[in-house]
Amino acid sequence: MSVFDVLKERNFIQQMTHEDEIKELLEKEKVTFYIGFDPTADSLHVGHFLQLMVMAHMQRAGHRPIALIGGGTAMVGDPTGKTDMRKMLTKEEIFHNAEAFKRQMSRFIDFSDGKAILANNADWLLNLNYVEFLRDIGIHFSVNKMLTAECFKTRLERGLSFLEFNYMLMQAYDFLMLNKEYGCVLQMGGDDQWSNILAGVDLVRRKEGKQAYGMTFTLLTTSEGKKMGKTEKGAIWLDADKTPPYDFYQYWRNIDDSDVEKCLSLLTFLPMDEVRRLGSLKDKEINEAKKVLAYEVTKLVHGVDEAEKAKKAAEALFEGSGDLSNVPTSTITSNMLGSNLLDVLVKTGIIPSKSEGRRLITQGGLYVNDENVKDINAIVTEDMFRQGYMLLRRGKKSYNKIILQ
RNA sequence: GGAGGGAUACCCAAGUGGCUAAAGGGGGCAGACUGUAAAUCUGUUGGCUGGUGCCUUCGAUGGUUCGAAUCCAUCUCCCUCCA
Repeated sequence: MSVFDVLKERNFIQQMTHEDEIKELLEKEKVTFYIGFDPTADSLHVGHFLQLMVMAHMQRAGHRPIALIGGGTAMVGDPTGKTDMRKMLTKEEIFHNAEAFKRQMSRFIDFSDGKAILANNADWLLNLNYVEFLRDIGIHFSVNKMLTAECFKTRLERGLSFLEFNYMLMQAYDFLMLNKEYGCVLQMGGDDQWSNILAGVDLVRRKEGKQAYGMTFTLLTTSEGKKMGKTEKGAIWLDADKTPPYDFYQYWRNIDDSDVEKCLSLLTFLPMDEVRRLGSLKDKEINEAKKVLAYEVTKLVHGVDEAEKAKKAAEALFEGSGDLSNVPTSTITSNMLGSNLLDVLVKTGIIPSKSEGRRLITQGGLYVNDENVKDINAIVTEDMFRQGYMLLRRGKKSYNKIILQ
């Protein structure tokens, strides 16, 4: 089974420039392809993870990925899918983010022995000469045509700066450079990148007279069409400091029933037979599938050890298996005994303010060692700590362990 | 460059001198129901305070007033039309 069929079966593929040629190419040759990542934050997130999965599938099949870090394009900012221009990042921020991206990517892609290439478009974009670029590249772009691109449509209503308008040219230029430098013939990306990818394919054809290809894959959205991987607290990050593995695991454990099969297919390497079996489970049974999903994705992103810990913690808290050693933990010192419980919780960052804590207690949502706290003025006492810790619960499923030191 | 319109809490949006910590909706949080799901229903949603109350907040700064999100001045940003 070729990687083309794998991607197809797992429902990655959304659009392609030349379906038959791409299929044949991927079956017969070792293809150098690229996916771009703009370093607009200091960690990759779940959306990027989907792209990394594609890269991994492709690499397993013997193709050569180029992970292109958009150190240059991030200076401009991709207007796609945004209703407003986002705040401009400084060179320093972008550089710092790019370094973080590099570190994280090497966990998913094997960059050894030239099996994959890590490039940064800052290397060629930052030193471009304006007039030369216009004459050389700009000549091939029709503004009329660009304006019809879906990615600019919404922005034409709200306002689009000339800066951002140029993003498409830069991304097209990237493809051209990678084609010349590494023989890269295929650009992949999220479906929102379709028009940018087409621009690159066109440019390679015009400048080099060579055929290039583009493919987009499914955006990771929930069944309600919202971007997946976002919570009220912000994005789900791949960085363990920004999203602890326990929280990461819980995110997937609590995914909608209707999204389970999709996620298993896109975000794990489980065989499709198994994916389909798990996805077809009904009612309570589907919780088994969610556990598998949470474990597998956490394993890929944070490693086996962290996945095991997150799983054990979940079992302890929700299934009473007793081993609480991996539950998210805060520490207090014994001089805090006798303090107001809410003060302690604010201090440890478990609740954001005392008002919110009071509200929580008033509404019956706070538990110490599974006992409902009814008194707003509850005091922290030593007998709350059994075997050195207290188990705190907010609402149904948010747990913290507090250790007395 | 000229004319006009706008900026309100996490988001959308009402409010044009005191009754406004600020309607309504969305989102969030909590409760009920459940399967750590969804849908539904109920409550809640600036901070401090046991409660009374106090403090900060309606783009920014300064002013008028007993009293300002609301009136005035200056500034910043956004939008529309004309050039």
